[in-house]
Amino acid sequence: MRIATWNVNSVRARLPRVTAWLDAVRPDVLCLQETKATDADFPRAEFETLGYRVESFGQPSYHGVAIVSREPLTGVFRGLPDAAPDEDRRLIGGDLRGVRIVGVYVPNGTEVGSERFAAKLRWFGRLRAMLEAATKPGEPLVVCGDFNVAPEERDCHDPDAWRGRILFHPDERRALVQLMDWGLVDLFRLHEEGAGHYTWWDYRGGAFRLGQGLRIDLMLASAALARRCRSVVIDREARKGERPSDHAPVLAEFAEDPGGG
DNA sequence: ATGGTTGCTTAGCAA
Repeated sequence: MRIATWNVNSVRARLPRVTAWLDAVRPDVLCLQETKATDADFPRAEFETLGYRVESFGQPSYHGVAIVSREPLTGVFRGLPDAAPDEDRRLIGGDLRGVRIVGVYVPNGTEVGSERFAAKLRWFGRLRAMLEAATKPGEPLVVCGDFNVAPEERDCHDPDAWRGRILFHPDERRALVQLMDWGLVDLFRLHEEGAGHYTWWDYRGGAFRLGQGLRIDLMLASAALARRCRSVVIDREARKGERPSDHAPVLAEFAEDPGGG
């Protein structure tokens, strides 16, 4: 089974690129973040033409997540369990062939020390509480998406410059560690130890051309699923060319469950 | 250097 995640920064603005990528790669599942479309405005037909189903949890203008998959997900859930009715739409999940898949768009935080920054830190704790309440240890689980924090120095092109900034502040990295301490493994690091592998480059200042990126799009998995992970690839090619997202997609491959299913 | 770019929705916000 192959599962991908991509912050597309508007599914409508990115539609030709996303559908072309999907048709070329043909993953079983693609989790989308920053769809920036209501469920009614999601360009569903273009995905269905390619043989994919769409589960969307969107809102106008900002944020929004979705999962597209070749087979239907079961037990689809939308939002954190303790979310207020008017809260930003940042989480969607469901089950496929015995694997629980959760797509997340962690709040950016906007500015270190702001109320939004505090809410970002709390969001990691709320996600952990959801896993504790709803997921059994030993269950195959992947939590993937835009975490808006680079885990380690090797995930940041200039750690000294970024240490106190949003996306690489020590408080954010600590919040991520506390989430992962529930029992989540950074799948990319099972296969690659080196620095210089990024998933996001700021639109401003020619960051992509200059190699100034951060690895903030992650696939985190329980041990039960991590042991089945065969590869994780960041598709930098998808960040090139005309009108790209500021994020590259990440694709993971898993061996089938030896227990069947 | 408190800059720069992009998208949504139409001037300001969020990222």
